[in-house]
Amino acid sequence: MPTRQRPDHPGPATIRDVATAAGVSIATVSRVLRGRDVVAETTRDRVLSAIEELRFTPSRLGRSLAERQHAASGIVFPDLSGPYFAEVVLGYEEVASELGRSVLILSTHGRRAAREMVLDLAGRVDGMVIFGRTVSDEVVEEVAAPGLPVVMLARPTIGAVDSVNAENRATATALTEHLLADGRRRPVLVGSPESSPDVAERWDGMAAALGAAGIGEPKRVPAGFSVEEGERVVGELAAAGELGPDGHDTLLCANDELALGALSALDRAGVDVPGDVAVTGWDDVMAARYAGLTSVRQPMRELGATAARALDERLRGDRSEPRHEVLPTQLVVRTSCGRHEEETP
Amino acid sequence: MPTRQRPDHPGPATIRDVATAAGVSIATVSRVLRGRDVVAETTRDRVLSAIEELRFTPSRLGRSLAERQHAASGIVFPDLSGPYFAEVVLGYEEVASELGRSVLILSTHGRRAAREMVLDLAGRVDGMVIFGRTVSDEVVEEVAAPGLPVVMLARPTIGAVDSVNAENRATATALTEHLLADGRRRPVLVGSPESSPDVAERWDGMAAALGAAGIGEPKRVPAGFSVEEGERVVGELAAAGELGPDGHDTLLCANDELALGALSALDRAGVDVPGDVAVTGWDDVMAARYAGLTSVRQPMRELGATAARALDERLRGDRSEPRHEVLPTQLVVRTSCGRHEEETP
DNA sequence: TTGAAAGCGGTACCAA
DNA sequence: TTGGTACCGCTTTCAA
Repeated sequence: MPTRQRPDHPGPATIRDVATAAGVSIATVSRVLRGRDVVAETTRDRVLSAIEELRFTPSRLGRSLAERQHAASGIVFPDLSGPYFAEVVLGYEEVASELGRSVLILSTHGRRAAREMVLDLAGRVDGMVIFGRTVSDEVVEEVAAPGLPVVMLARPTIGAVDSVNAENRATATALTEHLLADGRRRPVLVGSPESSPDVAERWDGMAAALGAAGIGEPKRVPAGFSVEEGERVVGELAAAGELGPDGHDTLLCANDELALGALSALDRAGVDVPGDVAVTGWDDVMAARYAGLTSVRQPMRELGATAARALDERLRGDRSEPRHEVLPTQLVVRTSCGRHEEETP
Repeated sequence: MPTRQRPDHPGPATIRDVATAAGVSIATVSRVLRGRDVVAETTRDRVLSAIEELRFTPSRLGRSLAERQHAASGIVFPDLSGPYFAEVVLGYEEVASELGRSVLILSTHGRRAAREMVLDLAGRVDGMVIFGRTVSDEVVEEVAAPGLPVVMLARPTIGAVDSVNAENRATATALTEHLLADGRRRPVLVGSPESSPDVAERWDGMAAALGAAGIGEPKRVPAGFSVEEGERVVGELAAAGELGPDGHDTLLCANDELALGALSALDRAGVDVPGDVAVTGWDDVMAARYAGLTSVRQPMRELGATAARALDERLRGDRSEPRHEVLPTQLVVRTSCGRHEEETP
């Protein structure tokens, strides 16, 4: 077999180089590449060895442009920090890549350029998953308008797009009832419902239980989602003497990190947990277990995986009606809200 | 102004639709799009309003193909699970997106198709970061050979590619010396050095300290990186009566999750920590703090951010010599290895 | 079974 | 200042 020529142009070998080397047309090379059409055995072999010799890999760009599809999908979230987003993204990546799609991630970091970033992403994927607290409804519709399949995550749906959520209300009610049964009567809600649809639903569920128990509108303290935020706002509450025997006896935090920060602040302020104050979080991250924090377990990986499957169905046209999935969550009671059945770490 | 015609073809508007609508050539549209060349004010306005009216967004694919660049980069890791990878990826995404590049993530999940997946990724990006324990050296070279910039993360470099690592040896030695100073003499290394270059370096550093103290080759117990693995292998050690007063007195674990699992197993087996056995981890994940686990803090975000910057330098041709960065780590002593200065969570 | 050629949606060079 | 047009690398008719 004669030695193939190297391409006489810079950069990696192209389909034309292979065609020349194998003495066939690019159409034929494309055929053996795709494997769909029939190609004569001997021709195929010649092409194959030319491919091997030139170390040819078809250009994704060329292919995608011709096929009019990226074979990729994206996921947009506000921030990857904390176990919650990381786990959801992992669950998403795992399924998406199994389904043959590359995954692009985009964290908006609360930047104002979020719209532009999401629009740019839209030009690189066949569909995308968007977390609730990243961009406005208008942007979601702008993205979905040209027919790009979109799945909302942790966000009640918008228009006809799919959505995947974890159950919030009912479990929040159950959590609150548990605290009420324990004699807690003066709760504070720590977190900002307007910052996240999930949190808003949790607050609703909690408020429902409190209302049913004849407890009026509880105090609400706005806060971000970090340990530092928890330390800060609860530190301030403690300093103001609003916690303990003379004040509030329960801290219902919007997520675990906030609750963990609350725990630190309380410890520093000398407030006994759960004696003086009960603390609850949400998400059941790994640290919650070791901190003895009562929380609510979300199926984080499964949330991402479910979104990936929903998107896939749309992408392959298996389904045209919007679907709204709600995954179950589970109350996990630990020592931070009283001495109940303890769970060994 | 006359009403523009909608494109007479399916799908989003193209540059040709805009050209037709504005009554100019596609070259002119491209000019106003790029903003580089000079275009007459009036012409520009006409083009701009045509763009607006048709809701035209230039195709990334078309542009990338013509420009011969993706404006995207990728990061490959074995698994996103656990805070370590998540944080590194976040740090990477933050910087990469700031530098104007989209980011694709690829988790190999230890799948055997890792090579193909990485090669596919290579066709979608301008450069990529690869974690040490994902693909073989051959694959790395195969990817880098066509001139694709590659940065290795948590892996001594291969050939002329850049690398970014966290300091392992020295801190591992310091950690071990701390334990020795505390009277610990019968250590076990929990984890598999062959599974990760990081772990191999840690073991080296530990072995160095042990050797200097006249302690021979320590026992080694292979294990993965999960809490479950830690529970399993340490549970077996305990069941075999190899831990405590009659056996080993120190568990040097390859990462925090392993150590956390070890803690559970010891608790279950009734072995006192740190009384009978000291336990150390690595990474200093959030849970370590609450579990009172002695660990070593790695600058996870910074690891990813540094890799992103190194890749960027290569991508813009700012630098041609390989660079090898080693980021500092820090020993964090907590109660799991003795009652020293405690850190309040 | 194979080849020629027309796209896919842009960029950029060369003329006008 | 603008237009014509040759690519970029691949897929896919349509003919031969």
